[in-house]
Amino acid sequence: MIASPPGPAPATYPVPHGAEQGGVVSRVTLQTIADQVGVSRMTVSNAFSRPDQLSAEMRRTILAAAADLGYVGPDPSARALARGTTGAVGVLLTESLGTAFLDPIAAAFFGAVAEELAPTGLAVVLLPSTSSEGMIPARDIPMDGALVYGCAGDYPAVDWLVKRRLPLVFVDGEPVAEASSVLLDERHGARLGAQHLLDLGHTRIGIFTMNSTEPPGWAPDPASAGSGFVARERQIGWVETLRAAGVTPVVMEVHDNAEPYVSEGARALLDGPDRPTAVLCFSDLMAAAVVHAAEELGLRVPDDLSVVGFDDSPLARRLRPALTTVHQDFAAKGKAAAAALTSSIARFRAGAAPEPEEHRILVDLVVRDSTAPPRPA
Amino acid sequence: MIASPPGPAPATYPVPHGAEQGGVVSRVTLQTIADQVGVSRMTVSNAFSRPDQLSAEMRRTILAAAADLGYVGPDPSARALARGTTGAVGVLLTESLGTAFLDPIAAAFFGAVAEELAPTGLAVVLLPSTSSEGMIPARDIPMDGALVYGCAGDYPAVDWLVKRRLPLVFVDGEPVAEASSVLLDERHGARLGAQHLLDLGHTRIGIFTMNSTEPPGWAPDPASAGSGFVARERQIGWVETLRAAGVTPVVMEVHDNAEPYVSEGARALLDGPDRPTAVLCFSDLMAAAVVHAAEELGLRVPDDLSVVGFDDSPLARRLRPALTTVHQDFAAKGKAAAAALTSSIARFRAGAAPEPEEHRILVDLVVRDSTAPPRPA
DNA sequence: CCGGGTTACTTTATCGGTACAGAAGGAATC
DNA sequence: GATTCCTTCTGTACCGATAAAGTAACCCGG
Repeated sequence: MIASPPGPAPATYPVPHGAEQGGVVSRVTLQTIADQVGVSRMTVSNAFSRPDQLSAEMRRTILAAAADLGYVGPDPSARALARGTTGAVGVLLTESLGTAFLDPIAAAFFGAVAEELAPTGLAVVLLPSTSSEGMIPARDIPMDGALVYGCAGDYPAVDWLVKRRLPLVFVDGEPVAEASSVLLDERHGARLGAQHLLDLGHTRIGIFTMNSTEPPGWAPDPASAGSGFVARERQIGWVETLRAAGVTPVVMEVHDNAEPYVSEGARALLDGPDRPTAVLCFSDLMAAAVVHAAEELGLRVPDDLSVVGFDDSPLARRLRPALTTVHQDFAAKGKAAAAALTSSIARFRAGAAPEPEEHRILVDLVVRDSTAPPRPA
Repeated sequence: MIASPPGPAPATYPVPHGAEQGGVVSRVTLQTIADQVGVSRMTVSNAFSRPDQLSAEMRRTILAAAADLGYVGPDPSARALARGTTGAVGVLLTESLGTAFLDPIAAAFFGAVAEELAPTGLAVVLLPSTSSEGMIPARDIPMDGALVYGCAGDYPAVDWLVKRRLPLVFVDGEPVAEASSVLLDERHGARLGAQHLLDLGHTRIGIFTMNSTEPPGWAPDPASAGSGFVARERQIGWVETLRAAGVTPVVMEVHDNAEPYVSEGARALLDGPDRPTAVLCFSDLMAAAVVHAAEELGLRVPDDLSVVGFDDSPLARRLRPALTTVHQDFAAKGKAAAAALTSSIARFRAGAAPEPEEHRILVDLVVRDSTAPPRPA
């Protein structure tokens, strides 16, 4: 043990202000301030949270003392417990988060939601669907409600949210009972794309879609291809429309919407014996891959091959040739989701019964330069 | 009032289970379960949070009773208060959230962080920098630490985070003292781009960058153009390198990195009397705008105009011609940020002094098809 | 049959707030 | 001059958990 140097006791370090006591920094709470000012703890609480409950002068005194002590504001966790609200809502994404944000659609939607929610004072928590070391975010993170984006209802994380009886809104996925939903008119969009190709005169049509449950490759049965709510809906729209015209499409499925996976599928789709003259794609990303593959095979788009995307992501306009695609309005989707959620939360707080709303976002076809009549054989 | 039907009392609605009491659903807590099973509340808590503290059999009994009562798990807010940790970390973005996620760089980074953090059991909260109706997320949201992305240090939200003495990590922005930081080697990247153009023989070089504080247009002084930490760093790298070769660039500034703003600037840059033969751009998005503007003016890239981007976003490879750009590794950036934050939080919990780390992410030049020697005049 | 080490629970003391029902004092009302 | 009404604080009672220390029973070797 080293003896203290002689002389006066060494000054305590200038930790924030006050609050240090014999070396141990005891935390500053409402009580600390109350003691210092000589009022009750409740009055200090009111100074921060309900200014109308005390005189302006007292409030100033308290706030000054608080600032002096380095007090920032009521502890968020404690407040959440006492008030029963947290000021945050969750967003659950099915996919791995890393890849979800590579998808401009998901990212834009997410941004739109956050933006729309900001003025209401709600922050957005991104919920990993993977649980780890005993922590299950969907079960363990404090929140006032949640958005479920593109998830199958049977997902375990969704289950936790439901069990917690949180106000929920389902976006781009099959909603569970009692919860609001925001959906695109997927089938209609798909129909528009298919009809466009039929109108141009195509009869050998390929579909390039997503199926994470089957091995990638040709789908044996066009009618039942695609996995997940969205892929299935679009598939129905496509097949329905094509069948009505007597056209049976060939269907190529890949596991994932993202780059490493789609290139191979795109090439396989175009490299077959009876190459389609037009392709309907699940997404713009996949359409881009098809265009790319076509280029590599020496095919010209749209002369040798027409390509239709889905989503109208920023990419679609930038691609050469600019992509014909089904346009969806992310901002509107985000806005609708945010609104549905806040109203759902408001009802919940008021103790009212949930009143599921169902928003359907309109889509339309944007014809650009990637589609044309088939070349006469 | 409608009289109840005769006969036995109507069955209570099958609300979760138990818990209803004269119409009022009193919430199920640890105590409810404890009473039901006949053990202390603490034992129930342990059944959920510390399984090694009780017998397997008792645990099963308790969990069964809990499930029966519709109890999901310890209340997150209460747990956060008692434990002093919340299981969430904030991410603060300067820009409006809606536009931030239109930027693939920011989105990819965000995704990488969330992904990297997921295994540690931490969820990510997106903090709007705008405060509203008395709610200031940076001050009022429960969290264990935060990432500050691309923000100037003088931002009010940053101030709150600092005042709260949360473990912080600054990414792509000027760090404050005592906090870790993750930065790109911006200057080096800029130098590589500039040197590449010089090596190709360009001497009339334009810079197309971002400045949100000055009105858009030509910057009077190349040396001091650009606003924000990143833009400034890149500017320094560019100007330094060009000056060493005796080249003085012309500099066009726009307010924002995103689409509606950049097109006009790009056109102005190429429409001047003494058009540059090559342009260094602040981002790939801006480079895409320049390529676009060139096309519209009937200029061919790279024959009539060389264009260098920055970031190597997914867009760069997809653009035609594929973009020469400075590559940064988002995944690595996200990983580094996540790691710095978790270690910072760990130190904080251990009561240790903060130990600022500084990570520098390497960048390199990817030469693709958008750059070539200038055409002989 | 006793001390030492487990195992399985229980007790006590917070964590840091907020809601709501008073209470005290002065002003306004009749 | 008593009644009522504000305004401005205070007291009490939670919110729903966890940490750490305490206690009782049990097991085991000596």
